[in-house]
Amino acid sequence: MISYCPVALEILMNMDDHTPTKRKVDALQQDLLRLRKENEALRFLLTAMTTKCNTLEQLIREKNSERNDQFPVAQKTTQFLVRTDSKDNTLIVKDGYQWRKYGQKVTKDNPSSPRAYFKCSLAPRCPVKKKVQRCMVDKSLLVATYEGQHNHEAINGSPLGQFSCSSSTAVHNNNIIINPINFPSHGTSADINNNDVINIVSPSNSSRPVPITLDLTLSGSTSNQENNRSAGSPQNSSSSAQNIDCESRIEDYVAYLTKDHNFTQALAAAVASSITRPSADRQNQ
DNA sequence: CGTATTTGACCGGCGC
DNA sequence: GCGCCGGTCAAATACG
Repeated sequence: MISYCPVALEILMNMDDHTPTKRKVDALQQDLLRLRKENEALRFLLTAMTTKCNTLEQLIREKNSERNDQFPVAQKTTQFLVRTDSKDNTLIVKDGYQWRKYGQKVTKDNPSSPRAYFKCSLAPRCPVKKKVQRCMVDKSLLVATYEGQHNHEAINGSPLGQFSCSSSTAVHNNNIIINPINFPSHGTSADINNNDVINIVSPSNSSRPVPITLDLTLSGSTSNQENNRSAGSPQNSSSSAQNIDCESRIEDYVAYLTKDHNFTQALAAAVASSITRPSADRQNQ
């Protein structure tokens, strides 16, 4: 992975064999040799993991198709992590819809923060429900689980809806919404098959937040693309103009987000999970 | 006074 | 059958 300047090496190699510099050159050459071997090993590992990923991807596709055959209209469940101010005790996630709270329950796995139950009250017969609970390990994270499909548009008329949280400070911060692929959400019952995406709201310096979806399903799975459009999440791919706008800003977002240590950590956890989970699932069967 | 929220009771699924 | 637990209901309460 590391290369040395060939000109510098040439100069060094032309020096007297008996100088201390020659010994340095030998050491460097040994280093180079060792790093090349390391590089080869890593390449081999990468090839092996890519092969494994492809195999697992195929397996997952087969499993998903079997599952869809058995449960053709399974209820869509989408889960988000919303970063808020840890001092903000409310469980309000402003996502462009209007919600009526109908219950609250202390769950066994996270007794310190109760789970709130909401129904969509924007349309009379909208079947969508939402559960919101604070993350046990990181109190600044809200775990929002959406179930069902809206039969209407969001409150602001935008088919995308808008994510923000109740705390104004969080809106001013990098308001990152992450699907809890490998996060210890504890007690949320999201459909695992719908969790292979990371949903991100753009940094607040843009004029309005536009959710982006990073598909971590190792490409090729159309079923997950469908799931990403589930109305439980405030997204809609039908707006081509917004998609074009979104695409044109992806590079900016990537540059911005990769500077965010929290984001890179979450992304690393998500990627690791997407690689390791299928094999773990197979072992459980 | 109408609407939203809170909260204890109730129900059903699941494991033992 | 029993107990546990998550989810829902509905009466009481708060709020504008």
